[in-house]
Amino acid sequence: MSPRREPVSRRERPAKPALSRDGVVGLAFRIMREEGLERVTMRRLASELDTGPASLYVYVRNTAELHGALLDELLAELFVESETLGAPADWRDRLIDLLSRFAELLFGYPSLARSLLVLMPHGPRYLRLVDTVLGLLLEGGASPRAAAWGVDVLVAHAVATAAEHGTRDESVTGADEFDTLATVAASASASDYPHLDRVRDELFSGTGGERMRWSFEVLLRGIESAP
Amino acid sequence: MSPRREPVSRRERPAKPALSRDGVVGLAFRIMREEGLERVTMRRLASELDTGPASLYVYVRNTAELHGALLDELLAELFVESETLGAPADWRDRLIDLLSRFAELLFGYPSLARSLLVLMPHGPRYLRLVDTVLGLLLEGGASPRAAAWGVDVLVAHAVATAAEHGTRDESVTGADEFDTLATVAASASASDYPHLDRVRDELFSGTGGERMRWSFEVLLRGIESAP
DNA sequence: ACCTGAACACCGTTCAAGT
DNA sequence: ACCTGAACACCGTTCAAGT
Repeated sequence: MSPRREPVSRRERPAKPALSRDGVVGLAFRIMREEGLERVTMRRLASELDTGPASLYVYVRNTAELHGALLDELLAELFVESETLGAPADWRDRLIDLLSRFAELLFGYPSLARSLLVLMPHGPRYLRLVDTVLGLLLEGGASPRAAAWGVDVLVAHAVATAAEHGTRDESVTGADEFDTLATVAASASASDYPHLDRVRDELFSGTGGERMRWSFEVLLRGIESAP
Repeated sequence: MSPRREPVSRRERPAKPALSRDGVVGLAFRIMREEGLERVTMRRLASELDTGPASLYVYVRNTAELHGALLDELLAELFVESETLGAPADWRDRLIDLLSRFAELLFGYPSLARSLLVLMPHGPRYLRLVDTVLGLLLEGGASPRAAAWGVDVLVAHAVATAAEHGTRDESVTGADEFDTLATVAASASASDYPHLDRVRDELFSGTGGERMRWSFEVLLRGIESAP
């Protein structure tokens, strides 16, 4: 409250902030948002924090652990404004809505999604997500086993879809025409690949959102009727 | 057959082979088999071929394209000895068998699976796999749309599972106890995560094979009854 | 035309040494 | 105890220059 609590620092740099785990993760999150996960490197973080890369290893174990922290940061957005809709929807709708929002979040950060596939996250917000999905499956009458095994499949599906189709330039592969299955499938001969030929039109029909919803519904229907 | 067809070469090196795309891919495949995909680097390939890394770019566009070629090489094993079993099984069994063998193949090369998630492969053997899966789904009475959208989900599920749980040391993450969800879930408080607590035992029940089969069955059941 | 040495622009992680 | 300079051991890709 009191004005000019401190004299203006003698240097132009706005007072080098003390290093801390939160500081490192926060900076990493900002860079991920603004430039994508590939720009979040130990060296980049270090140089932005005016230190050497070795210093970061005091606060994070390694890159994988840092990515885990970034996921949990991202998942914070999943649990704000949860109850905006008036009518308390059907468990199935709530579940598909939750999973879709989770997937949507990851779609913005496909590299993070790819990292998660090998990471096995375990932050509190991730556990919250798993617990909520489990609760909805059980509410829908799934057996404990079907719920437990099902939550894995559902979450993994969301992550994998984001890793595959996530939007953001990145352009790991040169975005020439070489890379689209559409062109390959289009030129695949009907005699070599008769079934592919038969469903050709449907292979690339629908929007990403439609297919995502469809696949969650398929998964759910299967899990419900599983032993 | 004839003895000593060639004089012993003057040098000890067994006559530097001429570079070719097949030579590069073949060497890459051998290194992947023996040491894992992480060891397959442009620099490693080049040094093994007694040249500089730049030379490889005459034969492969980039690393992603090389990985695509490695997948197609690997898939060759999927189509040998297809008809070993006597009885022509149910379409559902044949489909699950095919997908399981595909997944099993990838389980040995989790890094390749991770690469595929972003690659969109399109080699002839991959198209063969897709076409065969499509055929079986259609045989089972799936609509063209359900088959087309379903094949995507099925194949992606196999790839993602391999990327996640694939075996091979690799140890991207230090294999300390820190990394298992089991320990985290075990210590997750029942009051914070009640549903997780309720199904705790089932979360880690079953073998990888059982859960894989279960998930394919779940997916299939869902796809069958999809519009 | 085909090939490549050398450079460009980076990585993650460790460890001995400083304060 | 906490921190870090410098090193270790690498990457993929490009391009000017050679044959």
